[in-house]
Amino acid sequence: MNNIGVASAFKTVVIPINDIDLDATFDCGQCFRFERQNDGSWSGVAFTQSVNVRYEDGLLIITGTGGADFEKIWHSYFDVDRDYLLIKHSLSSDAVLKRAIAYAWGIRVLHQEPWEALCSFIISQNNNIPRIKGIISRLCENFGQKLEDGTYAFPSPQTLCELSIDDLAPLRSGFRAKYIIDAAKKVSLGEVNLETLSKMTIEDARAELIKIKGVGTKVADCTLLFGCGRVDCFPIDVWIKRVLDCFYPNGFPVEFAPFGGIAQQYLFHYARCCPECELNGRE
DNA sequence: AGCCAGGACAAGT
DNA sequence: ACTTGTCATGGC
Repeated sequence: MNNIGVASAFKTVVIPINDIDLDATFDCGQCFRFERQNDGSWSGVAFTQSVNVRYEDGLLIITGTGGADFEKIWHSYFDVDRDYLLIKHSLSSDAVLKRAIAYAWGIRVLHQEPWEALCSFIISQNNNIPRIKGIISRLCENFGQKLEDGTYAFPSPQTLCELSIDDLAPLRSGFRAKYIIDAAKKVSLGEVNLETLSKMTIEDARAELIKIKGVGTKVADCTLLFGCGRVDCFPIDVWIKRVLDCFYPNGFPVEFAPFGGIAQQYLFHYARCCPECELNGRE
């Protein structure tokens, strides 16, 4: 019932945070490695740390096998310093976004590792979310570092660049395997530097990423938004295209550009999952 | 059974 | 600069 014993066995980080919905945040298609547990908590791996996350009484409670920078990583990962209330208030001046936010109010845009985001969204192309999760899971199990609790870290580009396309056959990733290899090679050789992307203009950063085979504007934008903290990036996939065609025939409001990526994520989740959205067919 | 999936690419206008 | 067929695989 209390978790003092557990806390002594596992490192625990407690972060006060307002208006987060873990179900929406982990299940809105921005990350692919967290799984909901029977007790409503979520377990997953990021930054080579396996953690369990739950949210109770305004506190985000993270338990796991973290290192010294445990708090720093997860503080950033959950975008704690951003004032979502302020952003949501601003976005709600638009009628469509107001509806989307009423549904997707608890989403926060996570700060994932750049390489994992890049690789994940290479895999995402012309693919569906359940299968993306499967491929990424097999990628980690086959080539990622095994952690002490039996889970696996996301494999590094240095590891993957040594592999052939045939080596990736167990992933069943189809035509995307050659893209994964090319990305691993270009990143590990420094031909593409993921660390500097967050300081470049969107156009330059996008051009840098597109040097990788299988990376177009959409995958590049998702990498920048989810892996580099560029919330001014607005990835346009099939769902957002439908949203724009249906709700914004005259263009998306330019005043939202500085945090368009956050707006995009509300709209994406709303369009895909909200039964009351006319774009949503099923699920 | 058949359509489609958080697209990119090459080849063709 | 735009449009179209193709690419593996499997979820629904």
